[in-house]
Amino acid sequence: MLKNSEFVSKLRNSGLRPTKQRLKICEVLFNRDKTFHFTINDLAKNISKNFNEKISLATIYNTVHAFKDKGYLKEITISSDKSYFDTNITKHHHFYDEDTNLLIDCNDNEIGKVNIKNNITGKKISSVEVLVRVASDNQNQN
Amino acid sequence: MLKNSEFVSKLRNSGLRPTKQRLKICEVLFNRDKTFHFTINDLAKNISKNFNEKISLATIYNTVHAFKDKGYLKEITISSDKSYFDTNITKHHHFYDEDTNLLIDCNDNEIGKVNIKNNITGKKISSVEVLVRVASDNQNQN
DNA sequence: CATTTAGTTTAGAACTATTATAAATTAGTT
DNA sequence: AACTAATTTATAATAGTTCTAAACTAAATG
Repeated sequence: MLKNSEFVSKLRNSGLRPTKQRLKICEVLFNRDKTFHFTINDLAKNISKNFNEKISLATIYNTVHAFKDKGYLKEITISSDKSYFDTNITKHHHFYDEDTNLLIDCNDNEIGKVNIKNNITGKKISSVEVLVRVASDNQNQN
Repeated sequence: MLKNSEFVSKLRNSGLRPTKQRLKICEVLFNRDKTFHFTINDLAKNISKNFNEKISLATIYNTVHAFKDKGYLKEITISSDKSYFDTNITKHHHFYDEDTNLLIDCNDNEIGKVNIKNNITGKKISSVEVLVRVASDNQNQN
């Protein structure tokens, strides 16, 4: 409720009408202390459980993609069967815990700067992303 | 044809029966000078176009996954709508050309070693992968 | 070498995530 | 208040992948 007017201008500034549904999604995604990771499914469940109103799946897809296109969300690809989104839009890398299927942000003191010595000729680098997969120490002890 | 016996022992050694279909897939994937990237769809088309016999899609999925599990292939996740596989199973990173949707291997002189200073407690690193997305220089000039 | 059995292949159904569609609704404008 | 264009919605459609159960085949056994 608090930051509602912020969300309204955020949406207006990027040419998106501040509809009831989009504001609700903003509230769920951005009215928090910490950033987090989610799948479309997570978000849909979250909304339908914690609020009376239902937002259609199509709208959730549309909105998440619109937010991604406007730079309010980052998409992270870990596995081909699901898309993860991140409300942390700063440049950063990830740990992926294969035991729990949980994504964890890396801070700069965890992964040093990636040194790209040679880029493809005529191309511009649009992003550099490191994914560190981790698993329980005693994984392969069978 | 040449390396057929190698494939037979490769398969036997990992507990997979050397069937006609698996040997054909081995031939297509591994009887080459250079490693390459492919999707299941690519592979299925390749087989049906270049050979008389057809291998069922289910078998292609089964075999590719078996090969992946045995460490003969690496899976690379770039986008959530498709799985890419790599016959280069050495540790290496990738460029992804967003204009052409093509994956390109990085050699060690293109990306320096990634320095992971802090790992998650109690976990072992199972892989470290860097994906450098690149796009045409004049991408955003509209 | 015939028989058995366990693994493999297959076509097609089923499933899951995502996108498209077209009608109903809503926001913002005139 | 009426109009226009954007948005939402339920549902259908699509694409990639996995499941299923019957048919087939490789290897093991007698």
